Amino acid sequence: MSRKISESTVRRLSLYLRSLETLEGEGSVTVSSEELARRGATTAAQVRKDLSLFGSFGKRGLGYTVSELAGSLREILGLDRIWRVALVGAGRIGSALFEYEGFLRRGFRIVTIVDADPEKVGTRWGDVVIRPDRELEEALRESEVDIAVLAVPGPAAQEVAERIVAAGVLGLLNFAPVHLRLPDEVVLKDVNLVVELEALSFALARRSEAGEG
Amino acid sequence: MSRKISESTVRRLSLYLRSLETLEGEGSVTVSSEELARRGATTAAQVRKDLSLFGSFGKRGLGYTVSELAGSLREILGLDRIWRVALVGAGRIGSALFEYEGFLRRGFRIVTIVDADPEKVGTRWGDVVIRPDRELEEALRESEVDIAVLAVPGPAAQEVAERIVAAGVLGLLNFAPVHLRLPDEVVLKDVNLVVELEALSFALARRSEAGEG
DNA sequence: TTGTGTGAATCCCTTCACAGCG
DNA sequence: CGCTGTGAAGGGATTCACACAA
Repeated sequence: MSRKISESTVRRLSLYLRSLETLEGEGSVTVSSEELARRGATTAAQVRKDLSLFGSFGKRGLGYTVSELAGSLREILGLDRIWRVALVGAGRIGSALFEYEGFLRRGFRIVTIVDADPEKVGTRWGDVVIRPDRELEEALRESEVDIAVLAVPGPAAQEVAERIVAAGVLGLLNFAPVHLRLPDEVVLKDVNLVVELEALSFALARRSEAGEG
Repeated sequence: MSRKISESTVRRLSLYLRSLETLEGEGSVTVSSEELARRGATTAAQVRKDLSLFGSFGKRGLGYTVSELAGSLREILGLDRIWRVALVGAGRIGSALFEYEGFLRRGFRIVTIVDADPEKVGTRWGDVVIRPDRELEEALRESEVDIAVLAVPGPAAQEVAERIVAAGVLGLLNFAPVHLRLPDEVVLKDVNLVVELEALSFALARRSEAGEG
């Protein structure tokens, strides 16, 4: 049952869902793999292959029913539930996430915020009170956190991550620009802006080189 | 000369550079592919293969000289120059980037900020004055911008991106959770937090399923 | 002896092509 | 007839394994 699903497939599923949400807004009832491919920057065959890993969702000759496929994708992606999220580090990135309305709408609810800065501790974001770093483990357990968003300075990241894992949280979204070494059972995703910028720099540098030559 | 370099290779090069910077801080003089692999969550063979695409940087039996390899990687990644960056959208994400010191240190200098909010226009971030949306094209050209960071709301993103490209900027880092359709000559990188979170959700949902089964 | 650089082998992902259902 | 679902083919990327240089 539990086939191995590649990272890239999952990313595409997420993009398909985004397209389907747009299509719902536009009032479309059905959609073809062709159309989904166009909107997701991939190919029709890829769309069908990705979906076929999880079942048969379409009607031959017709395409996919937008609302049904969206529902199936939400279920596949585990979005048919509320994920309880902790913000570890209440800096700019944390606040950007906190204010992002799409966050809650997609089932991610911020239930705990922790920060090391005494100035911030005790202040409220919405109805969540910021707690001090030393209460991290307690806060994670009390709030039954599923996912921790790690937005602390690079040098502190490894240590804080280990404490989070030790407190029983198995999902981490890491914004610190360092490679975390954690047990295999932990699900870790990195958002590394420096890597993206450097990839951009590489591509642009090559481009101008080629342009000159 | 201009071989095709895969996206994943470039991402790894960026991570190697990060490891090398750490090693420099720790005072290491040489490093093996083995050690770089450990720090970058990959294999020694992969490290050597990646580097071999660009030349021979190591000494057999010894490894790589940390400072030399770091220098070579910076050159390969196009980091041996200053990239002039525009912030389009001065919201939370923009301010997070602006305050991130690693940004400038790695050669990305924010030279222009544009926002549609009249309240923000005219205020200063550092020594950059925020300019109104209608002056976008002018600002990009005057400041000779290489890279635009697009941090505007999803619905506005496509239109603003097209204006940026029309103004001659060929590098875009997009934070809006939409798929932008732009000419092929544009280098576009997406940072999509929703995709990362959903990938996390997927992995966690599967994990608990498997755990129960 | 150690650890790089690299062809060869392997593995995995994407694309092709078409049978088959609506 | 149109479009999905899928085995087979193809193409890339990763890993293996070892010749060779220091």
